[in-house]
This record gives sequence, structure tokens and C-alpha cells, in this order.
Amino acid sequence: MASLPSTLSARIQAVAGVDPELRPATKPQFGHFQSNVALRLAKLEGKPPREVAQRIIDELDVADICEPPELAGPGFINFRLKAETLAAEVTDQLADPRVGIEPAEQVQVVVIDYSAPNVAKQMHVGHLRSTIIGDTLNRVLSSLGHRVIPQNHIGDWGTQFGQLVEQILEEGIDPAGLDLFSAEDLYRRASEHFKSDPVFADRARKRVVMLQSGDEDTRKIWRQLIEISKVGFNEVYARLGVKLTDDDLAPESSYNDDLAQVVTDLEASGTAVIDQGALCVFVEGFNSPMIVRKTDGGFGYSTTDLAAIRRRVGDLHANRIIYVVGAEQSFHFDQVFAVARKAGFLPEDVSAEHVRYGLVLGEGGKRLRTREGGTMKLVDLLNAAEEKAAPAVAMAAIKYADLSSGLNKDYVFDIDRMVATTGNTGPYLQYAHARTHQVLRKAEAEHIAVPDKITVLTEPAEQQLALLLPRFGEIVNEVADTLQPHRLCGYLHDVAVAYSAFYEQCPVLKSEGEVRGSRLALCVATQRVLATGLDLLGIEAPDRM
RNA sequence: GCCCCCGUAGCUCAGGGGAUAGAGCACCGCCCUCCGGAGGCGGGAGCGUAGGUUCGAAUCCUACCGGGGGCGCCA
Repeated sequence: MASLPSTLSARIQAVAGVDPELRPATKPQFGHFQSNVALRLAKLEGKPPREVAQRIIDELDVADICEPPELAGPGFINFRLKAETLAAEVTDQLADPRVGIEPAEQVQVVVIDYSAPNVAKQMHVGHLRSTIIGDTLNRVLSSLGHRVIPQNHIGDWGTQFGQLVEQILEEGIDPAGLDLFSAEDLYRRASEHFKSDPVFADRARKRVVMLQSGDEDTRKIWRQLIEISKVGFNEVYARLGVKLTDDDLAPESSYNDDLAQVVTDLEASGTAVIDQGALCVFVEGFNSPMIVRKTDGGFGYSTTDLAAIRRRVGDLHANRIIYVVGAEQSFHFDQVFAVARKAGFLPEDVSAEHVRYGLVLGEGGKRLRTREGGTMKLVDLLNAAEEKAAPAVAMAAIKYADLSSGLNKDYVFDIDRMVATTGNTGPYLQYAHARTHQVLRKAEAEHIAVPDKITVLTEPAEQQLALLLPRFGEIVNEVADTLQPHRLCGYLHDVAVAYSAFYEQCPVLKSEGEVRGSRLALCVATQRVLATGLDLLGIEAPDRM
């Protein structure tokens, strides 16, 4: 079924001949929708804009869905929907089990790479962004019917594990008894030991080789470190309510066996060449090559990422691959994608997108780094939030604070602002949702039936709300296309504001007859949009707070 | 040096070429005999600079200034 705006848009286009660029009105006094088509046509036709607009209005036949269009300002055409048209639109949405989210015409397999914490280290605030942005994209794309395959690319490989294992052996620690707190302390000790003691450093390097060559004792300790890390990660995922499970783990180490083949293929095809001792891929437009095999014969993370792309395309059959990784990796991913295209690992019909989010900055806009002492563990943030509010509300505050601003911008970390429960926040949306339930609960207690139709929309506050609700599906599509969750946040905030205004200005239970019934139905419609929208953001929508 | 991102209110942020640039926080003043005040209403204050494209620019282009990030063997 064509949406109302698209129907209206088509009618205007039939008369004007071009896309009317129908937009929601910028102000209530301009009606519900506006078009600037006359302003653009005026130049072509060599006539005054208002004259062009008037001609369009005269020829336009929209009397069945709109009040008479109005000519305004320099040549805008303003449209005000008939109340019954608006009511029918919301009623349709009310009857739709999907709340207006239209299933995608082309179902895709979408791989989303997100979270990616490091083994034997606690997650920090930077992981928060990747985790919850990825979780939201997962939910949004899934809601449209796409098959989403999360990939949690945990850091379980590399030279640091030689240091860790060696330190464990030296201290005689049972790694199974560690948790992420003590593992991170161990990590620090191992790192310092490595720098200060050449003998230890040498043993650590040899231990890396043992790990890589599959020495069983070394592998056993390594596996235990991974196990205790998974426990820690899963605790955080559970608290955050994100959907990641152990089934989604795609650790770096899982690509080890593919790396040699990747490199062999690159070399065989002539894509990679030896330069200064290292095997490199040069791609036009990049001022440095990608090193796929180091001079010492080892592989770096670029090679791992190429192997991951191959698996995602070849085994997982991805149509779209999304990486939720910090903006500082932009060059890396641009290069990985370019090399993968050049090597034929990434076919033209598979898209690869880097959802880059800004750095987490501390006070004063300085980069927040563990080494600088400005340590903020993710669990500390969660704990701080839960000191101020119940868990569901605290998580809503944190998630919304993170999701509601644009991604491609550095991010000033302010714990007090993040856990605020007033203003444009997650709790505000939850509160609006709880208020819809409050009204409906009372209606039920008083045995007042809730109709399944919106019939009366006379008050401006009712109309504003009714105008907003049916846009839900369109907004979800926008998020799926642009991968910008903050658009959904902004929309839901608008809905919550509109509901608050409605709530203040339009008594529901105190009104009577058809008006009361219609307003109750509007409460249900609002409740469903807020609950569904919050769910897409991974935010709980309690019935009461 | 080269490349990328970002400069909007005191602070943190929205603004898909269109009408008088919007929120929140903070500050000031109001609103509970009225379905829950985690709320609502009102107030002051802003597009880094200079050009250009356009009927129209916060938005597109160029230069400059300022901040951040990145640039062959860490991941």
C-alpha cells in the first residue's frame, strides 16, 4: 500500500512534471506537508514562483485527501491533510502487526562486525560504542527481514599472549581462576616485565612461537584466558541487553589457517609484490602499501581482515558487510576494501561499509586513553549509572546518550550527562511510553473499551501526534540505508514530545464518547511506536517506572 | 609534507539546497482542587573566516584559520 505522502507526492508530480520534494512542514502553521516545486519551476518557466504555484494548485486534484492547498511565502505550496485521512493512516498502522515497518523487497545477508573486545582485558568505553551501535543496526536490519550475521572479532591473538603466558608460568597462577580484573592486572605486570627484563622478553618471544606452532601446554593456558574473558564479556553483554552470544564469536585466531592461502593467492595473481623485504599490495590512491606478510614471515591484522572478508563472502554469502569500528581505522578499512576488490575477494555486488564512530574524548576534549590514567572501564560506567537509577533506566540513559548523536564525530565522555534522566534522554522516552500504559491501564480498570480506530482528530496536538506516528517505517528504512541510528532517536524523541503535548492538552479518560475512544486508540498507536522503536535501539520499554 | 574527519547558543548536540536555524543541560520566571512533575509553558543567547555557485547556502565548491585522527612491517 502506498503511503499517504507518496500518494500526495505522485499527484503533485503528475501536475508539476517533476518531483515535488514533498517534506513535512517546518512549522505547524504551514500545515502538514510543504513543497517548493514552484520555486524550482519558476526559473525554467520564466514566470514568478507564486504564479507557477497558483497554476499547480488550480490543476491539482487532492480534494479527497487534503484541505485546499495554500500558496504561501515566496511560492511554497502547503498541504493540510483532512482529519479523516490522517485518522485512517494511523488506524492502518494500528492494525499492522509490524507497526508500519515494511519488509525489505530484497532480503540480504548482512554481516555486521562489532564489539570486538580484547582477550584478557576489560572492555573500555570505546567498546561501548561499537557494541551498542552494532546491536542497534542488527535489530534494525533484522526488523526489515534481512538475515543478519553478527561477527564478534575478538582479539585473541598476537605477541601479547607470549608475555601473558610467560608471566602466568612464572607466577604459578592458575589461569582458570582469573577474572577480567585480575587478568588485566596480570596483563600490566607482564607488559612491564617485558620492557624491564630482557631475559623475560626473550622467553616471551619464544612463547609466542610456541603458541603459534601449537604447543599444547601453551595453547591450554591461552584457551583458559579466552574462556575467562568470554565470561566477562558475556556479563557485560547481558547487562547491556545486547544480542551477542558465543555463536557470534569470530576470533582473530580463527583465521590463522587461512592466512597463508590468502597470501599465496595474492602473490600468485600478482596482486602482491615484495618490497623492502615485505610482501605488499600497492593500490592507487593510498600513499603506503598494505603489508600482507612481514619481513619476518609473520602476518599482521590486514591479512586477517582480508581472510575475514573472504570467509564472509565465500562461506557466509554476505551481500553487505558492515564494520562498526572507530574512525581512527578509516585508512585501514579503506585500504582493506580496496585491496579486497583488487584481489577479487570482494565482488562488486557485495558492499563493504565502515561505520566509523568518533573517538571517545575526556574532559577538555582530550583523548581518553588508558595509558594516560584516564581509565574508564565499561563496567565502571555501568555501575555509576546504576547508582543513579534502576538498571533498565540506567542502561537506557547510557545507550541513548551514545546512539542519539551523529556517529562520525568525536565523542566527549561526560558520565553525568550520560546518566541524566531528564531532558532528551532514554529515560524521557521510557517515561512517555510508561505514560501511555498508565492511561490504558486506567481505562482497563474502569472497563472502558479501547477501539481499534482513530476517528476524531480535531485538536492540533492530536494531529501533530497522528502525523508523526505513520512515519515510523520510513525512519527505520532511513536508518537501514544510512546506518545512522541517531535518526531513529530523534524521531522517537519527537514522538515522545508530541505525546507529552497531547497528554497535557487532550484529556483522554476525562473526555467522553467517540473523542475518548479515539484518544485511547491514539495512545495505543503511540505506545506501539515507542515500544517498537525503543526495542530497535535495544532499550527496554517498561510499562511503569 | 600528504590524506581523512570535525568547527552551529556558555556547555553537549540536531538540522535530507528552501519560509523566522531547533533540542537538552545550565540560568531566570511560571504551571500540581487538572489521566503520574523522569513532565509542561515562557525568556535571553549561535552557523570559525573570506570568497564562489544558486532565485535561495548552516547545508554544495575553493582558500584560509582552529581542533582531532591517520600515513610499510603493533592490533
